Amino acid sequence: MSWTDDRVATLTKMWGEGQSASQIAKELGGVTRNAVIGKVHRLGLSNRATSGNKGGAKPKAAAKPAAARAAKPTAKAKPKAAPANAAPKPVLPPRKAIIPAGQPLPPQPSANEISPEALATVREVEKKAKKIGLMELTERTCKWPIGDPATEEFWFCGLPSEPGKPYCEAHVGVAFQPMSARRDRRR
DNA sequence: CCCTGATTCGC
DNA sequence: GCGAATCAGG
Repeated sequence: MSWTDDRVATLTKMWGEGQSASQIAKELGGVTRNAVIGKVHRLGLSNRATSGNKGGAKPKAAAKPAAARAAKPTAKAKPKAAPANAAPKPVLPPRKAIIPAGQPLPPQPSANEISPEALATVREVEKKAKKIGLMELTERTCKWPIGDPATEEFWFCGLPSEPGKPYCEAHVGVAFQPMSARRDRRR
């Protein structure tokens, strides 16, 4: 894959929106997050919006040559990274949350369709939910939606998901109920 | 361990 | 110019 104008445009846009390098890489496909970061730097848009940067930017300490690492990483001499830049994320408010495609998400189950025990467990877990936004979802975060997408009261569980599953343990439990449980619940 | 970006340097 | 390897940190 090469950096076509198109892909660069996507990269620039997403980076500007505060998307992480890995997310951008996934979106683009065919590149790793390293590639994305490398490109970002080459494009010179590494520091995300240096806010309130008045007067003059000072060069800070000149970058250490760090030639010491030439041959062997024997010594751990590290030049200490960079011109720290506190990045104030733009972060767009999750107004109309949109559930990402990919794996089909089961609809928000009505409370009265879940067994009291499971419901209790879920409620408990949801207290500990990380309340992450759409942007924070990854392959390993529970994608269980909590709340009403039409309101501000909406977020995703965000707890560590079970390997290969879209949800955390508790939510997997209510999402994939055995047939028997379903029948028993019937009234 | 999961993730983040930053830097270096052989290609 | 590119990006894997590596580093530093949350």
